[in-house]
Amino acid sequence: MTQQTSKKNPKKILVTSALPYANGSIHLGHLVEYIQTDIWVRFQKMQGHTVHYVCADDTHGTPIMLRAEKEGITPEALIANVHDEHSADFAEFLVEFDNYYSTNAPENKELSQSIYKKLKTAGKIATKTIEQFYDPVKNMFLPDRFIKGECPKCHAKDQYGDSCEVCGATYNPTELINAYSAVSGAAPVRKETEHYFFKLSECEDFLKEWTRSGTLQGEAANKMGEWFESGLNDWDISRDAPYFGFEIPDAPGKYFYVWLDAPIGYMASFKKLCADKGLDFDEYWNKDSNTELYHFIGKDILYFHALFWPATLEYSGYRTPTKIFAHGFLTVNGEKMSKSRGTFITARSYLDHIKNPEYLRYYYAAKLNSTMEDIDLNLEDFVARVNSDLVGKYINIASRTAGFINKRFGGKLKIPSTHPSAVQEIKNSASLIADCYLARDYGKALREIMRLTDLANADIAAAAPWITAKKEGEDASLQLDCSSAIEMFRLLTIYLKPVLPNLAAKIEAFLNVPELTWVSVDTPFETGHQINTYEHLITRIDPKLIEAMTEANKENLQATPTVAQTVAASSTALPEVEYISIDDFTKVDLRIAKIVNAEHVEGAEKLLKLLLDIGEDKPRQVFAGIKSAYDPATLVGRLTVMVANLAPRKMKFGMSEGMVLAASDECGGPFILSPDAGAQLGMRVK
RNA sequence: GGUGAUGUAGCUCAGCUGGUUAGAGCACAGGAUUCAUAAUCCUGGGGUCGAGGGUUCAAGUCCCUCUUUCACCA
Repeated sequence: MTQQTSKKNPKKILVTSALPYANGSIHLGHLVEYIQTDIWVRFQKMQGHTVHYVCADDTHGTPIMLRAEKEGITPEALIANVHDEHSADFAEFLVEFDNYYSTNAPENKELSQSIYKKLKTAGKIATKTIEQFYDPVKNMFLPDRFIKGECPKCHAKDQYGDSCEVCGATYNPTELINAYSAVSGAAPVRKETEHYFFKLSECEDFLKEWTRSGTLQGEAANKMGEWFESGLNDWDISRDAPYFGFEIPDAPGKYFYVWLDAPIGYMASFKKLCADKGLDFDEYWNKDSNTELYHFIGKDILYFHALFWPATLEYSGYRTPTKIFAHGFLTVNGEKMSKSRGTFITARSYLDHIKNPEYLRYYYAAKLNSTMEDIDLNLEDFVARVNSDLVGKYINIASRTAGFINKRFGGKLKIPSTHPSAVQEIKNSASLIADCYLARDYGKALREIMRLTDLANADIAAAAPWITAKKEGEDASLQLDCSSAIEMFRLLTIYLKPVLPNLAAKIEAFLNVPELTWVSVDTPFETGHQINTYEHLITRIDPKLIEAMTEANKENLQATPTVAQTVAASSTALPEVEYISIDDFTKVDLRIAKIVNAEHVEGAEKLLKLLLDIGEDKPRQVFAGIKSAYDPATLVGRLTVMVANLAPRKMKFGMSEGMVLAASDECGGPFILSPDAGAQLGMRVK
């Protein structure tokens, strides 16, 4: 059904994947998105739609500029090298872009500047003087992540400007103690500068409506609601020279922030494709466009694609995206990719060891659905699943029957006037499978395909061609049964083709058929069709290859420790002891307190509300983050220790007038303190 | 700290708007088969559906509390 509608109504579709940053290699995490998108694009193309799939390297920003400098090359040379590397990786993983471009391209400069001008004309640009950290040695403003210093909370050294890796605290770079520039080591100074802002706060009504119009997944729309609730701030779109990027028109020394020109890179890449192929750019990007525009992204960059990007397009007079498809992250063996465990695997390393990219494409497809949930690459499961599904079940259908056709019937098929029920059932699933692909529920599609594959094998077992082959005068049924098997194999190949394009191409050659598309479902083999000799189409994954791959990634790590790791290692050394005086200690008024009441706090995940009596007129209200370890009922009546002279603090749930002491570390806790018998409420602890 | 997700057999995952004894694949056990790259077919064992409350004639599925893991916080 799907294939018929599509034939009647071919759509024009533009699809993008997020632009990888030109500052590192493609790894297996990146590939989730490109494989997800590529499968969808191939599926849509098989449906007969006109689909253009574009992408590019994201090339601008301070990190690229500084890395190029460190390597002693120009940023242009750096991004050219990375572009070559990325392009090769994608090509080998069969990710078939119609154009893979760069954000550092003339089309992008022109589009970025013209969009900026349109936004300015629309009154959506403002300027504001802000104060930022400045490196007086390098003469440049420093992004937060290039400022390091001592954590204001736990005093760990060498922490980044936004958060502490040791205690997890978040803060502003201004709060760092002894801050220094990660570029020059100099102490940064505060310096004023004028920045350009996109007035996102004025786009709220438009964005709320856009969000509600079905452009986002449910979970993503929820997230948006959260952002709306906290209010939209204007978006800082400028950076000061030196900056590798595009200059802002009529603003000397000011450059577009990389996140402004990155999504415009989608348009630029397509514009280049239009020039190469004679397509009409405006047909796809004009406000009244009838074409469809889809962005595949990771959930981490939803903010940019669901807020800034549609607002940018809307107020510069372009069409907005039809849908944004966000996916989750990749874990390996259930954990974050880890360099020390050897699970931080680059695309290149996979290709070097495992070789065949279609194994990974199959496994990812089997795990993918339309939600933003993370997916797990379990390496043992990967081997078992690929070997069992693809080799043991699917390929086996051809492998076990083609021999009879070739040896006994000269490769000629014999097709009955009505197909056996197994063939019918496989054929009937075409629209269900198409719907699953369309909805990006590849896992469901593959479960159905594998169910049909089991069905085919069971059908062959029931027909038992190896028995009929030995009987006199049974040639006709032998040929019919094996031909049916080959027809089932053909149908299954159509269904798997978006995921396994290379294998499908080999099978097309083996079956001696033209390129399979979705409508091929309805054009079965005819009697007399000649197939070619069957040759092994795919081999099993040897689990040893997996082991070798993870080992190799571990070795890489040891051979070339990065700067970041070196820094992290030194920061784990014991901090210098800093003594305090007895006077410092006596400043803290610790008291024995009686917990007279304890209760849950509506809406708080970790807090309990305590009433503490230390002999004052009224018990103190204190919020304590001990919910995880204590049932409130068991606390009432206990004595414990509190800080009585801590400045009262207004919390979301009310005033907190002190704090209780509790011990904890990564092994457990919190454990609150109890005095020995005899201590009375109100006693001072010293 | 807040928010959003998440926890179903050893492993990886399905379970739509609540409805008969909770499913699949892999792994495991027994049997069949030997066409196929030891592949395939049949049968079977295995789960207090994270925990505890509640709503309901009926809950993996709805509500509350707790808990695990993860992500995001511009």
